[in-house]
Parts: sequence; C-alpha cells; structure tokens
Amino acid sequence: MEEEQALDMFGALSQETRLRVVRYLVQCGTEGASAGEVGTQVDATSSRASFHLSALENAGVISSERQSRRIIYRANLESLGHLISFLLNDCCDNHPDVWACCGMQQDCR
Amino acid sequence: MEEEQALDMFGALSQETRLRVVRYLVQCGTEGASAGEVGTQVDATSSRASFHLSALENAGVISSERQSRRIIYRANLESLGHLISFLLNDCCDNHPDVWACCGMQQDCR
DNA sequence: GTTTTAATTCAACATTTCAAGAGATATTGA
DNA sequence: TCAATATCTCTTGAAATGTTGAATTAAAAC
Repeated sequence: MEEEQALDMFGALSQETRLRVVRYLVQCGTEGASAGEVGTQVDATSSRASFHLSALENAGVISSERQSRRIIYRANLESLGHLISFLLNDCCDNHPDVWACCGMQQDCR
Repeated sequence: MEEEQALDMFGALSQETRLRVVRYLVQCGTEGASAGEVGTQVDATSSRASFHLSALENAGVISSERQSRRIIYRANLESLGHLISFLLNDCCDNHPDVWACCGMQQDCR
C-alpha cells in the first residue's frame, strides 16, 4: 500500500462518526446499507452522513453502488486488510512485540 | 483498546511527518532517539519536531524518557499492536477477507 | 408532468490543525 | 553563576475539517 493512501485512511478513521460508519458497514457485510440507513444508525443528519460517507469513500475505506433511488455503501475489506498489513509490515517493521500484542504468532503467515 | 484512544492514534498517524517519525522510531528499537535526532531524520525544525512528538506521545503512539539533557523517544510497540488488534477485531469483526489481505490465515491465533 | 423519496452539494460559520519563528525552560559543565 | 545545548511553549496566520440548514439533483410512483 502506498503511504499516501495509508495517510488518507488513517485520517478517515480518526473521526468518531466515520469510525461508527465503518463498523456498521462491516456488520452489514456484502449487503451493505443505504446512506439513509447509515445516517440513522450513526445518528447523523443526511448531509452530515453524506459528508462523512464521501470522505470514507475518497479514502478508499468504503465503496458505493447506486441501486435505483438509493446508494448502497459497503466496507472495503480489502483496503482495510491492506491498511493493517501496512501498519504491521511497513510501519512496525514486522516486529515480534507488535505481533504479540495482536495475539498472533509471527510464524503464522 | 478504547475507541477514544484508537481515534487519537489514527489521528496521530494520519500526518506525513508523524508517520515518518513513527517509522524511524520503530527502526531505532529499544535505543530510541532524541528529539533532535528525530527532527533531523524527518527534516523538521526543532519546534515542529517537538510539536509532532508531543502529539504522538499524547496519542500513546510513542513514549519518552529524559536522559540528562536529552529526551529519548521510543515507539510504543504495545499500543501499536493493540491498535492493529482493534482494527482487526473490533472494526473489521475478524472478517476472513481482511485476514486474507494481511496475508494471514485466520486460524493462526 | 407532478409529487415523493433519497442523497448530494453549497454556503456560512466555528473549530482544529499545521508551519514557522521567537522566546522560555531545563540540564550540564566551565 | 554563566554559557552552551536540548527541548518545549507560545503566538501568528493560513489551511483544513466538521456542522447545519437550505437548495439541488436523481429516480420512482402516481
């Protein structure tokens, strides 16, 4: 993963409402959820939800698809995985202590 | 890990200079590095380095220790590990697809 | 075509963050 | 104590971010 995208993703995840959105969308799985549903779930007005959804989409954390009059958002599990990999490998240099704090053995890859 | 600390850590990591600081400090290992060294390494003025170092310390990403006239900073590998664990478990609900993108098998814990 | 629903965009404002430099504080050694 | 070194704090101004409500676009139903 490019450093630039990692920075964008960290920025996207560093906001309470957006983190709640991500969690909710991960729960929703492949079904995803419409902008309206997401807004209701995270207790945000429609414009606020829209603002944060597009911030998350720009950072690559989630993706969207139009389905008739609604727009369905889904968590982008692939890029979230890549972000974790970036943290673990690029930033933390694959350090055993970091692995240990994740509850993993280093030889499990 | 508390959500609040995760938010703080994501915010701390979402800035280019600070991410560079973290990477450098991880490289330095238990030895750590002084504020001056870090500033030189990441090409920042002393006040800027100090500003970002304290932001990182407040977020719990790094820790510091005074050694006579210098202050030695070290990466906090434990909290970085916890952050990864938070992403993997709390946010991504331990989803197999996320594990796959990290290059790991799910049964390796 | 008009209305309804879903979502986005825009403008305004407040808040936060960042960079740079000047000055303050703490530690050491002469 | 005084000078030198290392680091932090404060201030300033510029830029980015977050919230709100109103206006706008898009699709569907009548």
